[in-house]
Amino acid sequence: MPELPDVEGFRRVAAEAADGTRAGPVRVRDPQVIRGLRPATFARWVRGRYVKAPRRHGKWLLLPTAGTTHDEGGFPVVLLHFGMTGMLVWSPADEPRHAHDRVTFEFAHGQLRYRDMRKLKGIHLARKQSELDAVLGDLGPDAYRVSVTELRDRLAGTRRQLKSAMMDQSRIAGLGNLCVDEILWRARIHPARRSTDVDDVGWQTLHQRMRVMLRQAARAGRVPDHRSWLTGHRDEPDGVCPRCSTALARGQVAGRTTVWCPACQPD
DNA sequence: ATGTCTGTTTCCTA
DNA sequence: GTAGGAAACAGACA
Repeated sequence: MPELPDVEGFRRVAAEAADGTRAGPVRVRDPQVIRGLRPATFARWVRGRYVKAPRRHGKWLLLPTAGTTHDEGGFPVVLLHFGMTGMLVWSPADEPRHAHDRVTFEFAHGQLRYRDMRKLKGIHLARKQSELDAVLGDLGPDAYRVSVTELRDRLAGTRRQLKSAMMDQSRIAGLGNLCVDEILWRARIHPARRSTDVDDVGWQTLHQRMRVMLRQAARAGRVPDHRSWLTGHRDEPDGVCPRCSTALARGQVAGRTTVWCPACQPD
C-alpha cells in the first residue's frame, strides 16, 4: 500500500493533528518495530518534544521535533517507514486499540498510531545528522520534486528494465509497484523497455505524466482506483484498458506483478 | 493442513 | 552492473 501518495497522506495526518503540539507518553506495544535503539530509550527521547512541520522524502515520513513551542524543528527526528501494510492513524485517546497498533504517540487531543500488520519496516530515531544520513543517505531525490533533467540523468544510465529502475529508491525515491504501472501506462511506455532505450521525448513525457499522476494521487492520499485510471482495473481478471478497451496484459516485470496495455504500451 | 499470493526492502548468488 | 531468488513478517484465500 504505502507509496509516495499514501505517505503524503500520512504526512497530512501528522501535520493536521500534531504540528506544533507536544508529545506525551510514547507507548511501544511491539518492541520489534523500534529500530536501531532500545524502545525505552526511543520513548524517552520523544516524550515532551514538540512536533514541527512533518516532512516526507520518498516513502519516509519525518517528524522533526523541538524543545519549545517557538523553536524550529530539528533533532531528534522520528523516521517512519510503512513497509507494505503500514499506516499512520489519528485517533481519540479512548478509541480501542487496534490489533496492529504497534506504537502510539500521545498528544493533548488524541494520539498518533503507527499501525502495521506485517512488520517489514519500522520506526527509527535520528538524534543528529549522521544518524539521519545513515537511514536516508542512499535515497535518490523525491519523485515528486525531481526535475526532468535529473530524472533522465538518474534513470538513463542503466540498462535495466525501466520499471525496475523507477522502483529503485536510490535512483528516485517514492515510487512503488502501483505508481510505476500507472505512470508508464500514462506515458505509453512498456514496463520492460530498457532505460537506455528511452529518448528525450520519452523522458519529457514520463516526467510530465509522473507529476500529474503523483499530484492527484497525493491529494487523495492513495493511488485512486478510479475507472479512468489503470489502477482502477488492475484487480479485475478480465480488465480492459480504460483508454482503448484492449484487454490488459498481466505478468511479472522486475519480479513484481505488472499490468499494462499491450496496445498503448507496445513492446 | 498446506501452499500461494501480496502495494517493500535487503541480502545473497550467479 | 544486472537479474533472480529468498527472507523479514502476517495475513487472506483456495
